[in-house]
Amino acid sequence: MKIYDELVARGLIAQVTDEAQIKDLINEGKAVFYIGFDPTADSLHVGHFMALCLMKRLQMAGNRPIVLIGGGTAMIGDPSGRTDMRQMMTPETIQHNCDCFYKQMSRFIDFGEGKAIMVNNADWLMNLNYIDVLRDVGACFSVNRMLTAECYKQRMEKGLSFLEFNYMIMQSYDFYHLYQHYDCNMQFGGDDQWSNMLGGTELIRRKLGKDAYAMTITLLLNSEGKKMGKTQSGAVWLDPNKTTPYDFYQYWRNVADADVLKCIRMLTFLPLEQIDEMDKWEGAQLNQAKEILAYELTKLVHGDEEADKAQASARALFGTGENAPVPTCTITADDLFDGKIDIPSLLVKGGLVKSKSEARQAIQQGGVTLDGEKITDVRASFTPDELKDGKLLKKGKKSFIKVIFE
RNA sequence: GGGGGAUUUCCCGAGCGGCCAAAGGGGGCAGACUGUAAAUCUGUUGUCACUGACUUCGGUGGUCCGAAUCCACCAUCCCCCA
Repeated sequence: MKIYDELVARGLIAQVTDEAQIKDLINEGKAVFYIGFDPTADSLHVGHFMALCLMKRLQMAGNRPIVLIGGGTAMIGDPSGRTDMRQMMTPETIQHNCDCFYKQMSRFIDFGEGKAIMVNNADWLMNLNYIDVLRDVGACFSVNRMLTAECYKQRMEKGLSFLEFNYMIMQSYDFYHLYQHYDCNMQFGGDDQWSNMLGGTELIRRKLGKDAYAMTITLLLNSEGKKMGKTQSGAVWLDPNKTTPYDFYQYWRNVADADVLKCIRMLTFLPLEQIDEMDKWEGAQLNQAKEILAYELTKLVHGDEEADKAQASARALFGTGENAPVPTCTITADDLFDGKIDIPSLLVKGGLVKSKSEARQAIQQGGVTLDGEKITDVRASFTPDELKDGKLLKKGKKSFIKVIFE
C-alpha cells in the first residue's frame, strides 16, 4: 500500500486541493512540504502530535519536511477557532519555545544533512516593509473573499482586530516565500487552517503562476466533538517534565470506548491489518485496545523504558501486578508537628490535593487509603517510625504516591 | 468624538443594603454500580488552627451600625451614533 492510501485508510486526511497531484507527489517522495507550528508554549502537546506523526510518515516515504516555526506570526496570533484574542508574546519567550520545539521534534524527525529543516518565519517577516507588502501581496487579496472564510466568520460577531485579520496574509506569504526559496510545493496543517492554506496556494498562483498544494489533517476529536489532548489541568504535553510519562499513559488508557480505535488508527504506527482485527473487539475487551494505545503512544513519545515503567505502574495499581515504580514523596523532620504528621498535611505534601480542606473532604468521603487501609479520621496522624519504610497513599482510584520518612 | 451597557467564586450565570462564602447549571473531586470506559445515582466543590475564624464579587476611595448590592474616580470589554 502506498503512503497516500495509508494516510487515507488511517483517516488522517481531511481536505486536499488536488488529490491526484498530491497523491503522485507524496507517493513518489517528491514533495517538499511544510507544517507550521506556533511557538506559544515551551513544549509541544498532543495536538501537535498528529502533525509530527504525519511528518514522520512522509519523511519515511522519501519526502522532505520543513518545520516552520511561527516566530513572526506568533507576534500576531491566529484567530482561527478562537473566541478571544491571543496574548502577544515577547521575542525572548518565542525564541526559547522554538529551541524547546526543536529538541522535541528531533525525536520524530530526522534533521540530518539534506533531510528535514527547520525555519523561522520571523527571519523574513520581521524585515518586511509595509508599503512593499501592500503593493506586492495586499493587491492579491480580496477582503470580501477573506471575510467569507470560516475562520473569520465566527469572529465577526465577537470582534476581530486588524492585527489578527492579517494572519491569513502572513501565513500565505510564508508559503510563497518557502516556495521560492526552498522549492516547497505543499503545505499541511490542521483542518482549521484550511482557509489560511488556500490563501497561500492562491498567492503563489497569482504571483508566480505556479501550482502549489495544500492538505489538511483531520482534527482529532473525541466522540463528544471536543479536541483531544486537553484535560482539566490543561494540555497533555510531550515534555516529561510537564506531563509525566505515567500521566501521559493514563490519559490514553482512559479514553472513551468510542475513541480508542480511531486513536490507534490515527496515532500509532501499528500495521493496518492488526488494527482492523482490533476493530472487531467489543465491551470489556476494548480495555486491551486502550492498553495497547497507551503503551504504543508512550513508547513513541518517551521511549521503550518509560512506556514499560508506566504500564507496570498502572497494572500494579489497578490490577494485581507486583510492586512497581511509583512516584515517591519524602517527609522530613520539618514536616512534623509534635513528632507526627497529620493525614491532611500528608495529602497536601504528596500533591494529591490542593488544600487541606480538599483533603478533609476526600477523607470524609472515604476516598483515602494508606497501604490499603481506609482512613476515616480526619485527625489521624503518623509518626516517622510508621512511615520510614514507605507507605502507599491513595486518594480515589487514580491518584497515589508513596510517602517515606527520611 | 457622542450616547448606552457590562465586569460575581474554575467556566457560564442569579444576586433584595443585613437571613451571602453568595441560587442554578457546567466542569472538577470522592462514593455506589462497572471494564482504570460511558450512562446513572449520592455527596462535595474559598482558605484555615473547621460546631468557629479569616479572605473573596474588575481597581481605589467614600456613604452607612452594616455593602457583591449605594456614590465618586480609574481600568478593561461590548453595543449604538459619527
